[in-house]
Amino acid sequence: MDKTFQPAEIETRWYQEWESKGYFAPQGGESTYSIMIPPPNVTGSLHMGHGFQQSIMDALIRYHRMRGDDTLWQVGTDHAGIATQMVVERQLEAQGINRHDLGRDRFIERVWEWKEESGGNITRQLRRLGASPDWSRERFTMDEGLSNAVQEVFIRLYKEGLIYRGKRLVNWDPVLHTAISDLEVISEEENGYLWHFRYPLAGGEGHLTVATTRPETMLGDTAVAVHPEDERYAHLIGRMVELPLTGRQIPVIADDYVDLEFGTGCVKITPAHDFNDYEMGKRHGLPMINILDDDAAIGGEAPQAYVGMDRFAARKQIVADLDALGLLEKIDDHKLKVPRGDRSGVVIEPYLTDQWYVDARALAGPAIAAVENGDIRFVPRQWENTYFAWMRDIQDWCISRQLWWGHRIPAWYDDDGKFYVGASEAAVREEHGLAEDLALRQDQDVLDTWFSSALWTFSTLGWPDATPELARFHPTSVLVTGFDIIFFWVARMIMMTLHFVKNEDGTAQMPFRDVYVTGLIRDEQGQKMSKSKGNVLDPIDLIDGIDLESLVAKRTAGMMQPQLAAKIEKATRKQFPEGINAYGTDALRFTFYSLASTGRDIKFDIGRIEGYRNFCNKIWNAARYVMMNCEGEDCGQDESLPCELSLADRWIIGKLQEAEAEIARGMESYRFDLASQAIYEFIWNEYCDWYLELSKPVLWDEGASEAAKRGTRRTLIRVLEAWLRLLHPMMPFITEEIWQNVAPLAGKNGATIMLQPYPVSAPDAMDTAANADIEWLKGVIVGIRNIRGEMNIPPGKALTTLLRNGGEEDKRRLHENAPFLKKLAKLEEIHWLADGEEAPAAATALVGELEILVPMADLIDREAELARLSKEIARLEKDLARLAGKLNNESFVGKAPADVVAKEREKMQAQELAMQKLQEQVKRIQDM
RNA sequence: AGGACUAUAGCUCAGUUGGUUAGAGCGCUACCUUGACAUGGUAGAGGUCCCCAGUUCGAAUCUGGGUAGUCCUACCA
Repeated sequence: MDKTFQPAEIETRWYQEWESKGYFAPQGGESTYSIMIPPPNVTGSLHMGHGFQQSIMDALIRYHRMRGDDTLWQVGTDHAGIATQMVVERQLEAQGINRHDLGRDRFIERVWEWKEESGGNITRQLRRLGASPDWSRERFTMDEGLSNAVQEVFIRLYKEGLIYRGKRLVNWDPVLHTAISDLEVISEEENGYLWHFRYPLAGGEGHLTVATTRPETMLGDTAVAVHPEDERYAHLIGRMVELPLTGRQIPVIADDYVDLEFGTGCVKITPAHDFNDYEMGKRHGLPMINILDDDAAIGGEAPQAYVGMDRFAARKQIVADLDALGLLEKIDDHKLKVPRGDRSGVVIEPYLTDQWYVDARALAGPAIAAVENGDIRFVPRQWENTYFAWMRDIQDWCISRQLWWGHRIPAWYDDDGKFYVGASEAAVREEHGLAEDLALRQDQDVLDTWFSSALWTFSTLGWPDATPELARFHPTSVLVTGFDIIFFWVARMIMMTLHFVKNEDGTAQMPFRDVYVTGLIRDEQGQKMSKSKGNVLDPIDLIDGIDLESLVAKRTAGMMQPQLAAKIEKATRKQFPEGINAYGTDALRFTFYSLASTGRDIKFDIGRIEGYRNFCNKIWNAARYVMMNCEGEDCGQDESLPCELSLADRWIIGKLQEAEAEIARGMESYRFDLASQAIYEFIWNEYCDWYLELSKPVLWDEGASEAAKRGTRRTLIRVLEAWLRLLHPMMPFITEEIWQNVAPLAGKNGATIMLQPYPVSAPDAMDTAANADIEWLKGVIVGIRNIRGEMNIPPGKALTTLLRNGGEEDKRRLHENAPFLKKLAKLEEIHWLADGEEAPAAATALVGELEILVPMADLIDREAELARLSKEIARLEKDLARLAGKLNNESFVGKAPADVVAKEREKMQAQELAMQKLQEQVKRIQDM
């Protein structure tokens, strides 16, 4: 074995071995455990959030697989309609053409080509993380099977009246030329203006002043609204005003939606271009006048003078024209929330179009109930509030998109605009008895990507067919995902699954039992990682390392705003002057677990991964030590030979049980931070720091019996073998590599650690007596080390120690453990002072009643020791004062539970005794 | 506007149903290359647990009120 751990070679070797041997597939077992991967964008690449979530899923999967569950991790990718189409369109743009030049069929071919070309990227990256999904079952949302499921769901919902087509106001993206859902609109505050316009009253005298942030929409106004109780305007309700620039007259109406306080109290109403106005228009039966075209240029029924102008050019022109007419009253600065498309970034227009909708309200009822009654549980719990809030006020879901890449809507239109929904043109002809010569044209639109994602848990298992996989692995065990897609995905999955997947008795099936909601991975400043901020970390770069120049190049390439590149370059050079080291997959994964406390976002601190890389190295070297001492030696696997366990052996076996229990608790409660901390502490602070050191006096002592050596070797190797399995779900590669060497010596055989049983805590193996003895031993050793450290006595200098005042238990412990004590505290002699025997000047440490004396000779500075003692005394004094205050308080003694009081009393006594001894010691030194 | 979350060591974070000397990693200081490991060992310094009030024998922990920050949802034209 190398002196330092070298992850790169090990990782690729073992991954190929595991995958080629089929270890990732379900291995059978009584109970089942299954997770559906949130399908990443097929042409995307892995970011830190993926890395984090995959690491968590993989730990759960490996844990359950080792526990003997029949475990399925279903993997697959998403076609990501808009995102993927945009990428391909940009490629075309670079060639100077657009999708319309190619035509629909040829364009879709191009997207498929791109999918084939880049689709392997994300799955390759998943493999680098050590993820162990069943690749043989990999699915894609546009696969034939999944597409069938999509069609089936659409048709059934339509027939049930839960999907309908309607002309409504939608969020229109004028660049992408498609409707998008409410969720895909991001509203941010921006600086703008509030324009005040005068609308003259019909009949000549006076005017009303309206305020607007979007002047161009006035072309489509069909009313002016005032509050019904607004005395200023009460007399005008029902009158008409002249709408400037249009030659139309529109009524003044009363509606209590109007805020008396805001602006002038008069609101221009544009039902075809504003969601609130749309609702008001419906209430009052107002006409809807569309004044835009698909590009959001002026069009529709707008006055000819403005037709063809871009919406923002038209805005300027209309303000100028109104000004020229003397109708512009004033312009105020105004902050407003501007809706932009999350993909295109352009301002979204409310726009009247025909679209398909899902009646979400109907589906939401059971989905709310499932969470209310605990069938589905969010972890952490507080996300349920978010879920409820949204679900209880859910709006119908616009599912049609005017894109080419996606599942085409299974509806056919005749020339009269009548439409028929069905599986194919032939099917609808048959079903509706349509004449052969009746021309039919399929709907041009595709479905929102999230429509197919909503079916993911069951469509991947073969639904609508009643497959064995569906019966066995659905409902799934847990969904691991980010809070950002609770509405987009989680809620819709719950609605769709409850509606379509039934148990044999007809009751609805949940998509999953738990929803584990992870925090967002942010940069070390707490900023969201984004390409435009240039603070993105690529998980693969943390695994393989990257030099500074490549990192800078990567972060500044293909920027949407090239002017940011210089700033990003500077920040990157400052933060990573040496580039990024190669830390390996195991270190990265362990970092994710250690940071995965629930309910908060994660600031990714590069220092943590460095620490866990060191942990890998520690593990590596611990294993090296064990192998050096055990390979080719008798490791006690032959039960017929005498085998003697030392105190340390018994102790570490007990500690292993404790660690196993704690890790299981962490894993079961999704507390990966606690589980990872427990195993870290066990391995480093118990096994390496103490146990390996305690094994040396036995193994290296010529005089130790063969039985004792056998016992220690057996414990060394068995405990190591066990904690490798314990650690495997978190650090798959290093554990496999070491386990292959260690397992045979521990009497284990098997092709891979992956399929070994997970260690289960055996409370019987905990040894409280051994524990107490080791704690005593540690106390004595630490006491002496403390003197050594604070007195600056070189670690290499062997010391003589005198012991005084201990009881019989101390004597027994000393007697049994002298060799350990000598080795670990580097002592050449231990002398127990007889009663009345004079002690030389010495530094002191206390373990209970036992006094440990390190004679000063020329080693210890008298003043330094006095200072050390007085520091200790000061600490005790403070503590004693606190304890005394408590115990003298009658209400404490009276009201606190007896055991608490007793504990405080004991503490008090111990501290008093210690105080007394330290004071005596001070006196002795002073008297010298 | 409504809601959620967060505030603990220089930094990143733990802290179970109230009872600890308030912990870990990184960083820092001193000493040390001793036969697994300097990606290491030993020892150490470092905290008004955001503030105020309350409940309680006892509060980092529970309650109320502030302050600061993050996020979500809905929005006034």
